Amino acid sequence: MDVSAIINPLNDAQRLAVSAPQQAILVLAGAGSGKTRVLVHRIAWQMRINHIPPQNILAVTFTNKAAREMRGRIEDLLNISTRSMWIGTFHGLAHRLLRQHAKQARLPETFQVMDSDDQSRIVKRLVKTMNIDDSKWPPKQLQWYINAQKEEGVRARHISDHGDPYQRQMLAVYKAYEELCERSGLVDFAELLLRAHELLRDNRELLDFYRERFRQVHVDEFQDTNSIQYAWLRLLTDGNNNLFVVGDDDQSIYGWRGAKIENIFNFRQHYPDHQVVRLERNYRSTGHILKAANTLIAHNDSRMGKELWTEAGEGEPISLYTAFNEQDEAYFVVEKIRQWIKDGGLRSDIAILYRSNAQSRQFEERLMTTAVPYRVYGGLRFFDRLEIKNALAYLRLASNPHDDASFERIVNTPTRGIGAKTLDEMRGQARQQQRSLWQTAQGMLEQRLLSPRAAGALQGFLNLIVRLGQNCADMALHDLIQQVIESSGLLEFYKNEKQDRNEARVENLEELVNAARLFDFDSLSQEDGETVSELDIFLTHAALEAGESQAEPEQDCVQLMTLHSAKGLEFKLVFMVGMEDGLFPSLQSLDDIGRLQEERRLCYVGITRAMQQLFLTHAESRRLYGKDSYPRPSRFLREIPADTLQEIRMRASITRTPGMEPTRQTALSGGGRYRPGQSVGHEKFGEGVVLQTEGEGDQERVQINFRHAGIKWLMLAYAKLEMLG
DNA sequence: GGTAAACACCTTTTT
DNA sequence: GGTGTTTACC
Repeated sequence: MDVSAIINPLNDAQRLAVSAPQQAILVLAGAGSGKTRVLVHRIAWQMRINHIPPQNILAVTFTNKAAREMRGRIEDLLNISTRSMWIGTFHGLAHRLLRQHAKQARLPETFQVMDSDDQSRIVKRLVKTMNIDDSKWPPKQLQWYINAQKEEGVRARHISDHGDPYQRQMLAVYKAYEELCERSGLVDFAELLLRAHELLRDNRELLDFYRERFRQVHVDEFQDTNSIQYAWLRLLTDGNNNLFVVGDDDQSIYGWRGAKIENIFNFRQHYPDHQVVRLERNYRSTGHILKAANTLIAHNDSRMGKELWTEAGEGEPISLYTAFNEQDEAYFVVEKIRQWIKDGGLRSDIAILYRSNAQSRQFEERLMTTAVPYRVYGGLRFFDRLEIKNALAYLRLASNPHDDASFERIVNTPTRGIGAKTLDEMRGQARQQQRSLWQTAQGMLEQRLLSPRAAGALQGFLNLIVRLGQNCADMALHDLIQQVIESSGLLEFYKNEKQDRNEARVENLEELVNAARLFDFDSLSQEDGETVSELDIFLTHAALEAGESQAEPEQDCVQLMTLHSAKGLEFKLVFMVGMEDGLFPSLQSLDDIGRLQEERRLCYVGITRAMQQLFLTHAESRRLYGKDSYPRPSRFLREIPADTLQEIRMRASITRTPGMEPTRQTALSGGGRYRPGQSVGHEKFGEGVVLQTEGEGDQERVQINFRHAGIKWLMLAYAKLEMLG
């Protein structure tokens, strides 16, 4: 293969980035500008032109999906195997390093990765056993605190409480948490990154080895890196200038979970010889959509600066619909969807995007009643399901009995007579003696500290785990799992409980056996013939990649998801719904300029998902948390230029005050509609105040409290009402 | 030890 | 209003 195959499919800016000399490169890639393409072609360039062998290439992404896609595209482009290339998520690669150098990382060989659910259980338990007032120190907050510290690279021993009792308590929990994880051989997500950083930092030889090895480092979605991830990258590339990062400061929407948009700015100081390449040509959207996005995002300050353009032409204007309430909003959206389908469009080209998951409901209902197939993204993924986590906990305990998180989870699941009292006793002792629950349980049995009934139950449980542990080595994994769900009583338990959701649980457990049978160990095993068992590989996979949320995604259906999960995707027809202050931007962001700017970036992400048509909708009244609210239209709507927008009139006759043309401004501020509190006049009943409204179109009715005539319901279409005040 | 009533809460989410 | 969690009671 020659250079042309790598270079020809690229535009000038992309070419500049791909063929840039060996130095630190920052590619500012706008939405839809061919970001992944540049990354893939850069790697191809390095291999073909600079003759860098695959094992010297590192590529880091944030999601497993992105990593898979990149691997696939490199293989397609170069027609080679990428097995020896390190392509993965920050967490996945960190995990790989830690497995290979467990000893130097001061980790047990059999350490297991725990997810945030396990983590929160541990923190909750610590709060209990340490007798901490959970109203002052909510476990959630403690968990957040621990993760935030780790993401900044800070260990408990580095922190001083400055005599502040609140700090001191948080610190005490952090310390106790660290000790417990150490003792249980458990590593949380943030710990993976922190350990991997410390591993390289504290082992000069290892660091030199990997610096030598990763002659080219590539990073996707650089704007989403947090402090420890960036520190790790710097460690690997310091002095080598072999860092190629791609990102978009305007699409940084994960600040709330530690992503540091500053990294993109700091990059320029840290790598003085760097080169910046901007990808501004957009291949996705029409001119109107891009103009809206550009104008909106220009309201943010401290940007790197970037303006998307296209040769695709202006296209359809963006449509703005003011709905009466949330049902009307759903009704409108689904009508437009049906029209699209009737015109021969694909359902899978349509996305409904919302700020928060709770908003999906009314759209689901409407889609359901009109029999339009849809798929909601988000929610529980396969390995996150309760029954799956329970089954996995048995396996984890069998692999490592000191895993306290798993012990807690299943010691009495299904119930086998080991109650809260016995457990409290065990927790207290375990903490006192700095031993695992497993050891404590054994000790208590030996010393006959328990009632005969509890002792019998506990002994039975321990025996079960030991038996499973013995089978780990010489049983095929799927047989082992089959044995687990049977002999633990889990399968029996879910089969007997006659609830509809349990049927699915039984199915999921069977699916777990199947997943183990089909699991491809070869693709995930360590390159240097590590001693990691199949079981441990499978368990890590379950923690690091929780799997899809729904089984059969490849159907032609409408896509429903949050704006966050829409990042990186594109759809011909996009609805951004609930464009109201307090919803989007969210209530919590309204009074904080930094958060508001992140919301604006989120809006930018949403707009730029649309290829052909974009609908923005907001409702004048919305039931929120059981109460009626009358939100103002989102401030973002005012930041979109009017000449890209087209207002869609409401379906039925709306009584408007004579002479008041419904301009964009009045529609945006909700003028023209009757809402509670509005003073009205009626030729027969006189003056009154609107109490509530219901129905839509010519069915719309208004309840009015007339000063003299009392409370009456009036049909808007017939009653000649006049707005006052 | 299991169930039901009371209660608080209420973005966004990947690893 | 709906959900997940704690508490009270059988």
